[in-house]
Formats: sequence, C-alpha cells, structure tokens
Amino acid sequence: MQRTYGQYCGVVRALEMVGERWGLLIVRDLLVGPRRYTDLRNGLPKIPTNILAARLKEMEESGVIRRRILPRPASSVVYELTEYGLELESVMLELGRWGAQSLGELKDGEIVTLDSMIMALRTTFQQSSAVGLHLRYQFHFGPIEIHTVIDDGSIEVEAGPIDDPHAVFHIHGPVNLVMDGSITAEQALESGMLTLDGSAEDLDRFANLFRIGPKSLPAS
Amino acid sequence: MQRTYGQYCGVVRALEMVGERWGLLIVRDLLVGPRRYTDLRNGLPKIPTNILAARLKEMEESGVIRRRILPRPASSVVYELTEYGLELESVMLELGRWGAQSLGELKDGEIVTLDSMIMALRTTFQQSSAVGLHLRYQFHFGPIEIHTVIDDGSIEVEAGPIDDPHAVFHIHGPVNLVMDGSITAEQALESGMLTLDGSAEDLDRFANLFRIGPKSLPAS
DNA sequence: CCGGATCCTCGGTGATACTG
DNA sequence: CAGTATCACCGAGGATCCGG
Repeated sequence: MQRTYGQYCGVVRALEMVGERWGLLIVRDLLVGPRRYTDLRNGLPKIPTNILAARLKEMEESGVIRRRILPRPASSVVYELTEYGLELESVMLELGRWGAQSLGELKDGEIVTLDSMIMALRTTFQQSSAVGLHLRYQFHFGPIEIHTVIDDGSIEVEAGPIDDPHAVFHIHGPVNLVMDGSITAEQALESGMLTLDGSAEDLDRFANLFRIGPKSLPAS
Repeated sequence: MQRTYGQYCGVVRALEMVGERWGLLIVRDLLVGPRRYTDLRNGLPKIPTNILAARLKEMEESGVIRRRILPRPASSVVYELTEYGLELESVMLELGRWGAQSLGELKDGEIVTLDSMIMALRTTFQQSSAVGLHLRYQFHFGPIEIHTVIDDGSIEVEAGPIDDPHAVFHIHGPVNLVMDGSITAEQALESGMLTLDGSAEDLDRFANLFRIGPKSLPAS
C-alpha cells in the first residue's frame, strides 16, 4: 500500500484500510451477506469496475474481506467479510444513522438499492421499542422486496418475501420523513407515499420501530 | 457538491460529507477542541494546504463544522464542530478502536501527533474498569504532554500538564502493545518502553483502563 | 506569523472496451 | 461471470506566493 497518511493512529489505519473512495460502501453491501463480483456491481451501479477490483484486492490484503470460491457445482467466487471486517458493523450502523439525518430530498439521479435499504432498516431499528414484540413484516419498494423478523429487541432484515407476515408495507415515497419525524405515519398514509396491508397498530409500530434522530440538524 | 455516489442512503450521505480524503482526520482533531487553520496543519503535517482549505469549506457548507472568529483582541479564526458534527464522536471512537488493532509496528516516516494521542486514549478507555476510580494521570511522549482525569467511569483527556497527578507515565516505545495484550505492563516496564513515576498499582490500572481488543486479528 | 490562494505535476478515479 | 486494459481527466500532492 502506498498513499498513506503518515501517522501512527488507529483512525488513520482504519482509513487506510477502508477509507478510500467506495471502500465503506463495499463493506456496507457485504454486511448484508456474501456477494459475488457482479452482485456488488449491481448494488453499486456507479462504481468503475477497475475500482471495484482494486478495492476488493486491497481490502482482502488488509484482512477485511475474504475471497472465497464456492464448493462445486456452483464454483463461483464470492466476497465476504472476515471476522475482523464484521466488527465494522457497529461503525456502519452509527455512520448510517448520522448521515441519514441529512438525506433530505431524493436528488436527481439518485437510486435506492436493495442492500442499502436493508442496512437502512437495520440502522434505524430501535431496540427499545421492540422489547416483547414478535413480528414478521414485509416491505415492497418498486422491485425491491425485503422482510424483517423482529424478535423481542432483536431484528433480522433480509431480502425476499416471508411467509405469513403480520403486515405488508408498500413504499412509494420518501418514507424516511416518517422515521425522522418530519411527518407522522398517518400523514404518510394519507399522502399515499405509504400503503399498508395491516392494522393501524402496525403503522404505529413501524413509526416507532424505525427511527432517525431526533438529532440536531445541519445548518444549511 | 459534485462527485457523488448516486445513492439515496444514510451511509452515502455521511461519506459525501466527511468521507473524502482527510475529512475524518480533520474531524478527529476537531473532536479534541476548536483549532485554528495552522493548528490543523501542524496536526496533519502531510495534508496539502489547498486540500485542508477545500475540506474545511465543504464541511462547513454541509453543517459539520463551523468557522468562527474569536472575539477581540484575539480576532483569530477557529474551526470547531457543530452540534451535528459532534455526533460523530462515537463513530470516531469505534473506528479508531477498530483500526488500532491493525497498528502493528511504527512504519517508516510515521509520526504520532498530540491530537491523535488524545483521541487514542479516549478511544481505548474502558469505562467498566474505571468505576469507583478517581485519578489524575499525566503522560509524556517526547514533546507531547497529556493529562487525563478519570472520575468514576468517565474520562477527560486533554493536552498539557496537571497538578498533583497520582502517577506520571513516560512513554518511549509502542505502548499500544500493552493495550492490545501483546505484552504485559510489567514487560513494557522491563523493556524500558515505559517508565513510571508512581506505584505498581498504577501500572496495573493503566493496563486495565486503556485497552485495544481483544478482537480477531487480520489475516496478514 | 496567520490564513489562506495559486500554480503545476502526478496518480487515482471514472468511463468504456475488451477478454478468459 | 469475473475481472483486465486503455485512456482522459480531475482531484491530491507539493511548493510557492500573498494580503493582513
């Protein structure tokens, strides 16, 4: 590795390992699960392929991720986080929560990907609101299908449908406005940005289970 | 801002605000306290001055930091974190702890700065080992002088000396080897990388109060 | 001395094409 | 599918300069 910061410091080492451009976004997607090269490309549509290859190589060398060849007959290549790389999860969740407060409006050309959506739900999950709850929810957002299993303070969020969900949410707009308190869940429902196959109780639960902030907002 | 990642995602927003090269290191130093332009330059010797100016401007626009002119007669310019920027502290502490596990040997040309040292002590502080303790420690590392006030689970680390410390540590080598468990505090003392003006009890306390890991290590 | 702005070079990034 | 190769370009690196 070249391009160093020239300091003997934990933060510097971390940035040298995962702080290069696109690095943490690759980690974000791998936190959802092992991914093939092409999966990563699809989840990060704007990443140049040579950059993706370079980052994967660098992060493999520094022990953050691992390149693994699946047993036959699949024989395909997957990338996954090492145990060390997995320890970045709490950092990513906090960073995502911090940044989510500045999401604002959907800017031109911006997309929402499956993996980022999964991480967003994990990020904003409020453990304290989930004690004693045992729920299976399903979400639809365009072509994206996600389900979550809430089990007394713990949560699992993954791609795909789930059997016999307690409620199904269809997202048509910036539902993060509900999570950061800009609008109420009822307003989201009225405005049509959210439709629901479930009870009013589920709507309230959703608004309490997934939250951004309340934090101080940037000046701009 | 241009150069975007093209995704509507909290992590992406965070990286767009503080993820550019040198960004988080500026935040690291500002977490220690307000700093003048020249202070930041001295704390980040390898940063090009135009990059520092550019990052400061970008982070000011996104509401992470604030440019303030001190009241007369000082009238000097200082940069400081906004309330929003301050919320990055927990992210930085975790990131530093994660990266510190890969510190390894001091590489050629690498330096240790005052601010990074202060953040390192904050990063590695083990709250649980400090309950019931009320201590004032002082550290010397070359020209760097730091003191810390431990007060029943909480810690303050700052530059400069302190009156009537319970112990004074003189660091001459990679004392992080003690914190990550590679060697014992006694071995550090014997090898001369650490000298102590205090009791053996203080040595043990030091080893317990400031810890890296134990975590899984990178493959390399 | 402080707080930058300016200029120039170089290498990493971005975009695209190509290959085993 | 999993990358490598090529090339234009712009941001990082490094030095100098400048106004207060």
